[in-house]
Amino acid sequence: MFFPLLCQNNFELEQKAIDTETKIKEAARKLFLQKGLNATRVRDIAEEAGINLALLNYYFRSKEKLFELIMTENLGIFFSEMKGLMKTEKPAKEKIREFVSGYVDLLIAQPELPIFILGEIQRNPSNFLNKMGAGQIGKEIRSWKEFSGIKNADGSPINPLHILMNLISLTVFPFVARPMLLAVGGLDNNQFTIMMKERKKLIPLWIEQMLSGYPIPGNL
Amino acid sequence: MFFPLLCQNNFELEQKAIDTETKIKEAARKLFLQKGLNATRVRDIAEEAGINLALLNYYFRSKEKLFELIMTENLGIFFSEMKGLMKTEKPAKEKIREFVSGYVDLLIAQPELPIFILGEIQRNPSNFLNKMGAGQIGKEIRSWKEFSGIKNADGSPINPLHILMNLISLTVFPFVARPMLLAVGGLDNNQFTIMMKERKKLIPLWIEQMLSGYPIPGNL
DNA sequence: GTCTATAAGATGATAGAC
DNA sequence: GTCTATCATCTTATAGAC
Repeated sequence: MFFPLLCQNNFELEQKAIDTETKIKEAARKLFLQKGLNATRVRDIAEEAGINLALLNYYFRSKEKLFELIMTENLGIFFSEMKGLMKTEKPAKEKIREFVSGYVDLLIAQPELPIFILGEIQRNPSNFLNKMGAGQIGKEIRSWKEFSGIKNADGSPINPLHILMNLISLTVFPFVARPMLLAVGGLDNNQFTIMMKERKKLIPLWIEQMLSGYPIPGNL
Repeated sequence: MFFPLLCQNNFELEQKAIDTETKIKEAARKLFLQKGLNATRVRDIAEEAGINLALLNYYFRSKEKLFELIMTENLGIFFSEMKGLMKTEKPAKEKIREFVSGYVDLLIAQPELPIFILGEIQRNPSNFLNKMGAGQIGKEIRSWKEFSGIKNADGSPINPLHILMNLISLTVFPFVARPMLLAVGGLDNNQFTIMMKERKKLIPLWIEQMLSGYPIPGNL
């Protein structure tokens, strides 16, 4: 008899709780990505979320805990594409295409992500190693042997890690340098996005051309 | 009669002043590069420099002024290579070779520089625009017309800015992602440095290959 | 020029009322 | 769950002695 009311009450409370918690997390994510851990004030997060300062500690214990949470989530987002790719059994050419396409879409939506991640790894490498099991990723990546045995243009053997570096560099760096490229390249946001979408087709082409005319392994 | 004594006194004082000022600047540069503006405490700088906290304000008025100074210097270092290159009249092939070689040497010596610069530009783009005259650099870079008119592998025309992006990406990104690559690639510092030196030869080769078989402009 | 001591303000966190 | 008020600490900057 009283249950319906109680249930509704609990439901309402819980809904509110979830909303507030989410609001705080989203506000924190936005500000942390933009300004980093130390430049972000808990007061700014509270204001951005439209809630009271004290609620931040109520839900997340401390600024550091909140940051750790968001950092872990962002690391997951940033590396999920890479990890997913390693596990599949597609031909190299297809893997490259999907890698580039996936990251370009991700980074168009979240252009601030890579520099945040990379900066944080630089500041605190051990934290990254622990959180990500970088060793595990490394093993998977290095087991990506399609490129082993390839040769350079002058016939000398080439470390396959170079090709992997090239793939990531060509895909991710324009976003890391986006504000610089906008200024230096004289582009606006739309033009930049268009160029990045162009690169979905271009980068696989370039990678192939880097290796063209020489013994190409697998089905590349 | 009294001048010699006075002079010596002044000289000694001035020598000390220069030394202390330099010590502070170098300590600040190290810490700012490593941890950024907000995570660096003036106390840490003073300790790192082996001087008293109050001297920092004596010489540089404030932490912000000191940071601005160092930021400007670092921006100059980071872009000098690029600017110098634009002004010379060498053939494109030679320009590319020098660009890569110059940056690899610079970044081996100062691996933390690019992420510091790029992070700071992201946090504060307008500041960068003012300090660097990015418009001016942009004009010079876009006037680098060797690549205009080039075509992509399928015959379609290609924005020459893509090639410039590729050149910078392939050269600079491995340093931006260095801590990640060390972990994921299973490399130590020495191996990483060796690979970067290899890239001095490889990147110009790759760029050339990207464009090979198609109408190559100028003397590339 | 260099130091000690301290002011002035910002910041993260919490107690306690509702 | 949410708010106001407040604490404890840290941080930058400066005054004033040497």
